[in-house]
Amino acid sequence: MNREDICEIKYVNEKAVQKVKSKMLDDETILKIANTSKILGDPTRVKILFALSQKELCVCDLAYLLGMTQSAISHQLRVLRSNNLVKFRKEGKIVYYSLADEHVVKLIEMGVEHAKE
Amino acid sequence: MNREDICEIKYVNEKAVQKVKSKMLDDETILKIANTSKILGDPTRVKILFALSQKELCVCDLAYLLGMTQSAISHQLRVLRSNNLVKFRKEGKIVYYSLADEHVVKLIEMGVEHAKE
DNA sequence: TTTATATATGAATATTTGTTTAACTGTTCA
DNA sequence: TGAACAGTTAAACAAATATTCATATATAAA
Repeated sequence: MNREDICEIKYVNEKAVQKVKSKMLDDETILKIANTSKILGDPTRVKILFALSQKELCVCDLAYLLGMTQSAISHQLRVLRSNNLVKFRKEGKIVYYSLADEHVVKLIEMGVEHAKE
Repeated sequence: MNREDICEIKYVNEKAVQKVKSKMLDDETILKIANTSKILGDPTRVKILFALSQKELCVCDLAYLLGMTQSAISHQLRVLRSNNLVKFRKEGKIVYYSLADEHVVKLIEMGVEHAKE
């Protein structure tokens, strides 16, 4: 496939592009970065993750803490769960959530640090 | 405001919640984290940023490199620009983009490193 | 000037996403 | 049992988003 098929533009710094292309990340890595970032891209989820980085909490605790409905929190927890960012344990009716591992703790810390520049 | 107004749930580990609340990040920091993450939450933008971390490139170079239309790239560059992640310089008709600063370089590096675990 | 071209932008569209509401599980304890 | 409750889930909806298409702007070259 040549450039005319892609963008109808005559100018392309072919050498520069090829050089960059050879160093380009594979799609899987790109998607991984984008995916993880996307999850941190919502204030509610950031709050949940930060809260859980302080202490294990149940769904209702989180709802109360964030001033949101328990359903909304539950939905977001599902997102976090299915992306392996949090884990949980049941104690009777109550479900306690916590961060999945040290990896996630670091992720949050990095975010905080970076935000404070 | 008390808990019954927020979630109609009787159980709340009040002490635990208060302790976490006192350590909670301020909204501004939360939003900053979420916002930056959101921008990295799209594969196209990650590709653009990574490419620019290798070399300054013009819009057409990027379009060719990523196999996307010039318009799509331009739209994404606007997002990156308005969030101060990239800067540009004009050379005649051609607009060269590059990462805004070292801060952004680090952001990408962190993402890559983290994705590779 | 005209023409070609590099980039930007506006409108339209399809898709994704976050929250709400209501209903449904599953557990506890009277 | 059955009432109360923690949590999940499904459907609905509004808002946000990424891309495309068409057009506009600006510069260069003829």
